[in-house]
Amino acid sequence: MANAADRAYDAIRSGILDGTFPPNARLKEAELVTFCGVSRTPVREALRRLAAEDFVRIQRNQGAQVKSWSHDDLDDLFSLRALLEGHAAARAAERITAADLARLSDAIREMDAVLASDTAQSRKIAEFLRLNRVVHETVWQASGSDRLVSMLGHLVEQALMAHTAQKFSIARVAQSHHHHQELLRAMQARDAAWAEAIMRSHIRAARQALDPPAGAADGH
Amino acid sequence: MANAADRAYDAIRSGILDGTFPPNARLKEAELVTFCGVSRTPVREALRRLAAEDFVRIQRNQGAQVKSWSHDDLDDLFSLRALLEGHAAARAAERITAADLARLSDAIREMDAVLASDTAQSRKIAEFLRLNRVVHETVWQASGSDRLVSMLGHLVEQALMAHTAQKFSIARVAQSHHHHQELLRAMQARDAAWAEAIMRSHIRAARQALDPPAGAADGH
DNA sequence: TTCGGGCCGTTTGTATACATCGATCGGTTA
DNA sequence: TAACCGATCGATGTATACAAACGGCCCGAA
Repeated sequence: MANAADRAYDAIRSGILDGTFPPNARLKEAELVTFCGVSRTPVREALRRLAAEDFVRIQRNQGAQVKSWSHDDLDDLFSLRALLEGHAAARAAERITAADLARLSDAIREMDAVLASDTAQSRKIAEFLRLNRVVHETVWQASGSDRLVSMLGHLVEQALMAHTAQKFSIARVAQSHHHHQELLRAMQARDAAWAEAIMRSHIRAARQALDPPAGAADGH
Repeated sequence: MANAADRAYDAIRSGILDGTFPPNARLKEAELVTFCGVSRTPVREALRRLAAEDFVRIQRNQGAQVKSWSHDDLDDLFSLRALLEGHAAARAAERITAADLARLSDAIREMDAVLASDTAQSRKIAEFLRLNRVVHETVWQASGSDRLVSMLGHLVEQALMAHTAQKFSIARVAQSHHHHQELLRAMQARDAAWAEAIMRSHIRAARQALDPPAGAADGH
């Protein structure tokens, strides 16, 4: 994290993810200069990068604005993610190495341990999310397509931004964990179709979990 | 094309596509300043943008370099393109409007006219490529996913860069034309599976056409 | 009262000067 | 002679000053 542009990028990005800059907030360069502690040049560079990654929207001579996400955008995002993650899982099932299989297996066993342990739920969830990322990235890499890795990384970043208010329940985590276990079995069996199907379910379930429960429409 | 940054972007991008800056060429900011006729600030912005779009590679304190493409990169690129274009075609078949269908039909009929006309082959090919873009973009938009549109646009840009030396033969164009015609029939029949299958073939054929013919290994 | 036009403040866009990093080349030493 | 160290140069990274553009406001006229 040596240079100013990267520092500015990280600072602004964190600000967006933690809600300091809510959706639709206008990001003025002068404010970000004091916020990040660097001059306008690296701030501008960071903003352009964030725009390329779809975190903000830049209009000519009108600066940057934090992107907001509609219900349809989320559907769109997760539908593509399901397609690509499914594809990655299928390819991975056909070509995963013993080492990567072991890494998957280890991560999932570690999840077991975390969930069975006697720690606070929030801590459990945080740890689970970290391992979740390991599982997915292992699958992506095992797919053997660098481009797929970068595209999926990109989509997941956006998904992260879209639901700043993480609504992870412990029940949701348990379902997710079962998916991972089944995914591992599919990989061990080198069954591409199975791996793809379970991965798609996994992602679509994640989409579903973002919507409020059916009976809990707000305002009543 | 009002501002300097966009002018720089267009100039450098064209330079890469037309071979002025060959693969692996180092792009020094000072040289680009004279090449584009703007100062370093917009040149740098253009380079970062090109890096985000995978046209160049930037290393810290070492500037930018035009990306080069290996055989495997091309496989990777077209394999993903086949997946996504196929997906877009399937979705489009299910939800395409009458207006878009007419647009597809018109573009294809225009291709007929161009191919049957009495003009130079190079002119025919150029015109065909323009209409080809119209056909594909219509399908993307009809898919109803903005994200898919931007991802595919991105992948096609990269494909364009990867084969600067366009090796389009008239025979290749004819095959491509037949694919388009069949795609239109699949759309008219609203047969998603058919549309997806023909689109995949279409993209994989395009990949194949980039490799030199089997018997024509260079150097002999 | 409402619409149009021009002024002014704020914000972004561009140019340029300065700081810093890395690579190369030459000299010195083991 | 080979290897290492340091100076120097050229390139990128950063800061800042200046230019241009957008938006809001006030004022005047219909």
